Amino acid sequence: MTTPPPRSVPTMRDVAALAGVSTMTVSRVLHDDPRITEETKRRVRAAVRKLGYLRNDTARNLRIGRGAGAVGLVVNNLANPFYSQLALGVGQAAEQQGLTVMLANSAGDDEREARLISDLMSRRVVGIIISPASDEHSHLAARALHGTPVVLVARPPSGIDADCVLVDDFAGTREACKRLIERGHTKIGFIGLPSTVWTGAERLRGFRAALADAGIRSDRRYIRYQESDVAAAEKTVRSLLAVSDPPTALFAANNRNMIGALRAVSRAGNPVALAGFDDFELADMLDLPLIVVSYDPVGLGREAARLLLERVVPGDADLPPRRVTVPTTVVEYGPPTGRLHLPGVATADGGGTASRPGRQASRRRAPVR
Amino acid sequence: MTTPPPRSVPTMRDVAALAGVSTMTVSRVLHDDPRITEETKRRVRAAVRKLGYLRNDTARNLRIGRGAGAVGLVVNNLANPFYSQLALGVGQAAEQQGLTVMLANSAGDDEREARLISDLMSRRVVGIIISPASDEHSHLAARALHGTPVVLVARPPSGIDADCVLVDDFAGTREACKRLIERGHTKIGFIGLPSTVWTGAERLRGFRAALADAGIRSDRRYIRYQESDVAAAEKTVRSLLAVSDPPTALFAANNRNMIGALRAVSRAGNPVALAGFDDFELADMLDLPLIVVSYDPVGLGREAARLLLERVVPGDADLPPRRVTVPTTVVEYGPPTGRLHLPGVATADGGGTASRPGRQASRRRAPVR
DNA sequence: CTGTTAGCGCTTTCAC
DNA sequence: GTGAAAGCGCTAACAG
Repeated sequence: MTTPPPRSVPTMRDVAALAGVSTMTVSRVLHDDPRITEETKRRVRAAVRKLGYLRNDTARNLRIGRGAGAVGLVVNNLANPFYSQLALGVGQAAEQQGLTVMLANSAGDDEREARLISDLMSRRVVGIIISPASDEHSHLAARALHGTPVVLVARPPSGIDADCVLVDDFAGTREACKRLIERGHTKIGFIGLPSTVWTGAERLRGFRAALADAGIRSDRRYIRYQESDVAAAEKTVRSLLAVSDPPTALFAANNRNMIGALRAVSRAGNPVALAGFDDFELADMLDLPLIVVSYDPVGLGREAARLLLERVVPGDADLPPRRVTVPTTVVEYGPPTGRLHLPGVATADGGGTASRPGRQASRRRAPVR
Repeated sequence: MTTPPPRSVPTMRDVAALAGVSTMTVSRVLHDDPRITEETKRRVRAAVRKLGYLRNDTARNLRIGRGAGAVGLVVNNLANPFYSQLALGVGQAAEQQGLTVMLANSAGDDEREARLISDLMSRRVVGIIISPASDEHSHLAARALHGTPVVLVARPPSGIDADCVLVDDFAGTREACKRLIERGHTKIGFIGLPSTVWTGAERLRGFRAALADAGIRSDRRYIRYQESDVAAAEKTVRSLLAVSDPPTALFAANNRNMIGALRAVSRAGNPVALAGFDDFELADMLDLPLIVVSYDPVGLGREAARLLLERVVPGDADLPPRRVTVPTTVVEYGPPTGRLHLPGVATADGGGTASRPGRQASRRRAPVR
């Protein structure tokens, strides 16, 4: 009502002065030190309330050597729901330890990533969770980071020691491709990730394994590597479908590629069956047969944070590097009423359709996001 | 090769000692002070490199009074793509000023929000960007925040002075609903947001305006208020469609409600036309007629950051509160080939279909995300 | 029970 | 050109 708008934040000294005590007493009251008189506590608390005092955690953390009391999170592409889900999980776990999340988007650029890491280090984050843009991890070595713990997400460390949380890329892809093959496909295209990305390599390996399992020879012409970007993926898929004797089915190595493939296939009016890594919202509403490799990105984030925090919170520092792999499930979506607008081989090949038990059952799984 | 793994981050003193100078000289070299000899600079820089020294910005910021050198971003629901896009925009703008983003998810909970704000204040962020969970904004008053600037996203300040960036909720909704009416609908349901949210109120107002413009009396039974959550929205829509004489069209007040409505409508096999706020990925692939109110969430985030940074960076502190409204576009999606699997009134009502010029043209707008 | 001193890592100010 | 002293806001350690 009467107090003028404050231009600067009050400090402990202001509180101490108002309460007529020393800053140390204020500090003790804030920590609820039992040795302080109730009467003193009351006076101090009144002063705190009056001034709207809030402890300066920046100063506090400096003093107690906790750095910024934040964990750094570096993601490739925040526009990809996978990463926002991941951030959600990391945030949940960090909050429980009273840590904030400093979020940075590398946009998949190696140099940018290095700059961001260095920035986070300057800010003295207690640890870093990162989905590295490439397999060049030397800037993440304990040496480079002065022992600040790092957890890699979705890629194993290459040439360095670090914890990581992985998705079972290989098994998931293999199983999904197996299902395509069971539906009668032998000519399957693969819209992969850049070959430098481990995830991409693993998913390609799973794809090849599925083909090999079925005795199908893989065809080079059907394999494309692709930055993860919807528009680019669409273009790539269009060109892939334009080869002579084109594939009858496609496996998209991630989220973004899958959406691009969807657009390309739908636009072409081509009866191509689709499978891909990463479940996505509305997959069940697309009214076309679809196989996705699903997992829980929020859980992945929580898990990453857990690994990190185990090294930060008590003192359990030098544990050996750990590797956690989260499982995947293959989910098959299909048209609600069996009408196939983009008839996949499910109808074209006859036969196999009846013997797919999981299909209707799994059509409407609880969406992860 | 030989150096043992460092357990603690080197300080300026370590560098000074190694270079045989004072910390002051190190500091000057880092700032590239012209008065320092080239020779000294060389020695210091060598020491910096050797130790892998990185300035402690926490300490630096404390000294120079820049708080944490971070902007706080509080969102309602990071799982909603709108907010991750927003975060992307904020991050882009913040980075240009050498600031990081501290991200926090309020989950739409007022109390949580208050705690998060207080936490960010403790960490001395230079400013806060927030999409408040409700219209209770007293905890965001300049008084409560000791003058730390705040920018509200998607809601105008209520009872406080603050900058805000808004979406043109009213005009967008009105136009979208107008299109539904032009397609022959008179019984239109509204899946709104909780009435305490300004956005919700505005969109409802737009809805009512569109009805009034067309001389349609609005029917209470058709209006629902709804926390923004896909599963809950689906349930709500189901119950809405179960009333006697149910609506033939629905307007969903946001992203989440729209997805829920999609599921409910599709499951019911009901020929209900859909419109809603927020464009979303795959809207054009759903193979059903759809009207969405579209805008650019990344731009919204950039704009919010711009407003905030104008108060932070130079000293342009006490500007008057500003209000920026970003425009919306109405986009109509429809089945690529005109096959309607969930025939909306577009076919059911005959008539209006031919006179919809923008339709094919706008079907495949550049997706915002 | 409460206060004083010192110092976290840096920079500002004033000396030399 | 470089250094010494003081202090940003807080707390650990020792007094009393």
